Amino acid sequence: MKSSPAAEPACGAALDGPDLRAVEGPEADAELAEFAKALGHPARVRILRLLVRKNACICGQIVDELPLAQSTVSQHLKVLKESGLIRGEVSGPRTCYCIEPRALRRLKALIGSV
Amino acid sequence: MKSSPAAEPACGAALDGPDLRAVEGPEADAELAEFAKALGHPARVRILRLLVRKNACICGQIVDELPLAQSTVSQHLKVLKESGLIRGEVSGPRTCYCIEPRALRRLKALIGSV
DNA sequence: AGATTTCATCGGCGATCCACGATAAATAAC
DNA sequence: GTTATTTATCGTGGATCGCCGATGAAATCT
Repeated sequence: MKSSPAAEPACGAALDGPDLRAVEGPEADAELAEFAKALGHPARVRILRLLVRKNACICGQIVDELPLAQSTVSQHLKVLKESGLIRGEVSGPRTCYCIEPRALRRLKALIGSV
Repeated sequence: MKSSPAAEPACGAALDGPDLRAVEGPEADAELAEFAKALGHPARVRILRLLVRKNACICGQIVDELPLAQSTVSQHLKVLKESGLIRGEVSGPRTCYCIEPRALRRLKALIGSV
């Protein structure tokens, strides 16, 4: 499989160099708290995992996977988007969501630092 | 330094083998969400870092480090304790808090799995 | 144009969070 | 026994969350 870094182009993940920001200090604490709050609900953890596995996902598919109303799922998606962990791209009447690999790596670095 | 696994006995961290629980699935999602919610506030991130650095800490010392009322800090400590990430041990009129390494490792494993 | 599909947003309800001061409980010190 | 110290808990107010149905906005289909 060569485990290619990105099987598909997904939505439009930005190209990325190494992360320069500090991993501790008040800034980093607030950043980590922000990420953590976004992950502080099982549905959002689930969504994030879905997006990691499938690389990209139409909103409707996500709604189908969760036992929640469409509006509720949309709210959760908004929270994740505002945290920077995912990105949403409108394409026609649909919206395609995908993870933001840079943010996810940043989260892991922050967690790794505590 | 030999980098001993535990420089001090700290509060009373339980001895621990490898973690057997699954790292994904509904169970794990709820577990991760629980941890994340506990870390979803800068003050709690700060407290966790304090405890990691100092290995153990009296409540009063933590209060001194934060720009919050004593009662508020006590609430945050309670949240962290209920999440399992830290442990508190009463010793005389004081309470000594320390991290629960097993839970912290578990959190890192869960984050690493997404 | 009109109808349909897809998603975001609004409004509302109950629950939870965050902050604080005040008070209680437990131990230590005198 | 009294007083001080240290921490937990209570009560409260304002903010935010989580959920839903209903509505709105935008593109597609017929």
